[in-house]
Amino acid sequence: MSQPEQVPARPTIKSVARHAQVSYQTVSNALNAPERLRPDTLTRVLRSVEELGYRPTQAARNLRLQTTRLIGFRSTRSDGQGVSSIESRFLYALTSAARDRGYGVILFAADGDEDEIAMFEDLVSRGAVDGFVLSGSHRHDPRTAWLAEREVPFVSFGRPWEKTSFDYSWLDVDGHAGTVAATEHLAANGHRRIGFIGWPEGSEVGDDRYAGYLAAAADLGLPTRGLTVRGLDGIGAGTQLAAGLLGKAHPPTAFVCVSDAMAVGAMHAIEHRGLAVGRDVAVIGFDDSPLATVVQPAMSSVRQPLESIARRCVDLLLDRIDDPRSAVLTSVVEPTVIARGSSNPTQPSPPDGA
Amino acid sequence: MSQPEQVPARPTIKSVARHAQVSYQTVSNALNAPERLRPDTLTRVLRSVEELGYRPTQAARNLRLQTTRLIGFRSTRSDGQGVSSIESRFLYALTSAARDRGYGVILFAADGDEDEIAMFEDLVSRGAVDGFVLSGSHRHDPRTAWLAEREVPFVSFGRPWEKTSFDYSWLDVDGHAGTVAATEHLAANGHRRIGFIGWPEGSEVGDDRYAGYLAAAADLGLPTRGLTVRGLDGIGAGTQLAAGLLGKAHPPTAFVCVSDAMAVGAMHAIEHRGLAVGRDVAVIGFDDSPLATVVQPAMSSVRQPLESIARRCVDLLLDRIDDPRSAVLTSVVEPTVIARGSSNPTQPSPPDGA
DNA sequence: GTGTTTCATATGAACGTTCAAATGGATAGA
DNA sequence: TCTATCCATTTGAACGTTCATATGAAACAC
Repeated sequence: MSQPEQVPARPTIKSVARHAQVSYQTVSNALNAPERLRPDTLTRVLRSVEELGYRPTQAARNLRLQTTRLIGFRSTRSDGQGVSSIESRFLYALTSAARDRGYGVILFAADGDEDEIAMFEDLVSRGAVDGFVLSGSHRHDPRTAWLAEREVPFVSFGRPWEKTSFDYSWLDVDGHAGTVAATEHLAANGHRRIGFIGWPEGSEVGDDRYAGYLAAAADLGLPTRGLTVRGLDGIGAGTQLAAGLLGKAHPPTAFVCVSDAMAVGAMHAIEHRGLAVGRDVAVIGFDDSPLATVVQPAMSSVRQPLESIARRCVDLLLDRIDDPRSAVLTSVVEPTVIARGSSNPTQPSPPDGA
Repeated sequence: MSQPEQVPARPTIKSVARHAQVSYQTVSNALNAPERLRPDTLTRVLRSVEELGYRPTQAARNLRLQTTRLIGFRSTRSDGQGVSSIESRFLYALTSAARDRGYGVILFAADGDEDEIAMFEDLVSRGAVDGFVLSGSHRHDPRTAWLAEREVPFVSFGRPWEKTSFDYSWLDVDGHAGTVAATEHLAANGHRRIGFIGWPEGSEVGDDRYAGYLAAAADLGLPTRGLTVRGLDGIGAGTQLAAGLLGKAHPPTAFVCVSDAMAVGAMHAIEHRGLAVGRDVAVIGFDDSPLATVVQPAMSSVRQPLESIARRCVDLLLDRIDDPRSAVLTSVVEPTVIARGSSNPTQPSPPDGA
């Protein structure tokens, strides 16, 4: 009654061979070593490939080549924690970059380090991935040791925060340079009293960004005494911390903030005092999350070049996959200031006044 | 000089067989059809499996079984658009759900529909995935037709917004029911004049949510005239729209908002008038994005049950993969109100007053 | 015209599985 | 004791590739 085959079966290398009147190994050569074929047979085979829409079956290549062309990456439960959204952007960039090199990204869900290692174990033992891109490095991170010990290729987006007995490739954003650039940006717009709203001491990333602010201020001869406050991340916290500074005798005229959420909070505090964000008091956030463009005026922020980081992560990882003895490379890339209304003295003018 | 092999090669079914003194096919049987083995050989084989840490190589299974146990999902460039972050949560849930059924999620980057279809083409022709989970359905969506035509298994998270000549399985969140619940929640807390802050007419999702508000208000006998405003998404827009309503002669005492960004904006407007969010004017957002918990007071929101949606997406997709003739199922799931400070008359009390 | 080289193409084998079918030893029935 | 039945295990084959090697025809030198 019903047709047995509506959709034609996917062509194999043999059906192409039959179509082109050659042996199937010749088709393989046409694709993998075209210089071996006589030009006329090459075009004939290639036309058959085209005509039948043939693409080598992934599973068969994988088996033969002992590779998967797949990169593992952890999907985090970002449940309510922060408005990072950095992950989403990085993931897109990573996937694009991998694809450009002929690789795919396979995602796995993991809750903590142990959970993630269990996933490593699973994927590696099944030979389901060629390597991993790690993110969210932190102190006492057991993941790198586990992978290094088993000689599983990996690259970390996020520097090691402590000495390890082994080396591995990593990339990171220079948070220090980011707050330096942010502070310089505000100073270039004429601000002398620049405040800092940060996270409590103890977080690797937060301390790094704080240090950058301090260094830039010292370099520029700007005061920092009584101009820095720190607290847990959040819009509400940012409002309170900024309000505290604004209520002082000599309030800052600009804020460098450790995160976009803090910066949005600072913007509220400024508006709450009847001041205009950008004109009266400048604000700059960090991460350039979607938050930055959803507020009014749009918020300046320090943007991590996730696209190029992702690309370099893939490059480094593939180097290691191709040759496990390849050199270990590490690099710190500088984020850039994205200037928007929240740090412009006047809305329409460009942000490069002296 | 250097050791030839630091890490032992991954065990294959044959090395297990040698270790357990059986043929390698018996090892396969032990794993896939244990009832065929005599109990003592079964335990012996299983112990060898355990001891060597053997796991069947994915590529070999894939080739033999003509399957990949991989689900394709598009990674979107959420660049600066909105604070959705829904995607991130869904992705985690999808990955978990897939894994529980023995599947992995492979990500691909695509910018628009055509780009995504090109990725379908690529992945399908290489036999790299067993099926797809779609998201972000919209009017004139060419993706479903493409997949349906080629009989590629797929499920859509997001209903079809127009009639199609073919059927497919989909799941969606009932935005209508969400705003109904939000409105009822506010009414239950004693509010009679409930405003609505929405998106401009024309967006499928926005109109659906607006209709829910209207229906609930009508049902409860509440006024809506002069209480609804609409504008493009954003915190700033929310502030302006809410300020407009609050400035009226008979302002609303509560806001149902089409998104969390709008709701955060409304909270600002309320505070700006010197009123207390929650006590004086209640606010409820939609999506329960990270934004909701990053503000002060924490914001009530309508939460999409992404975890169960992801699970059901996987279930439906695997049904179709297992049997392409399996029934087409569609279902609309109801989101739930997450009550927090922004809609509580008094901070510490539970949100169930009359 | 025979022997050697060269190049294009074909043959054989392997990657690690799973499934269908064959084998062989034990048990039961005559 | 011989054949039939059963069950545990083994044998054979296949999934679709790619790589190493063998073949054979044409081209060249002698």
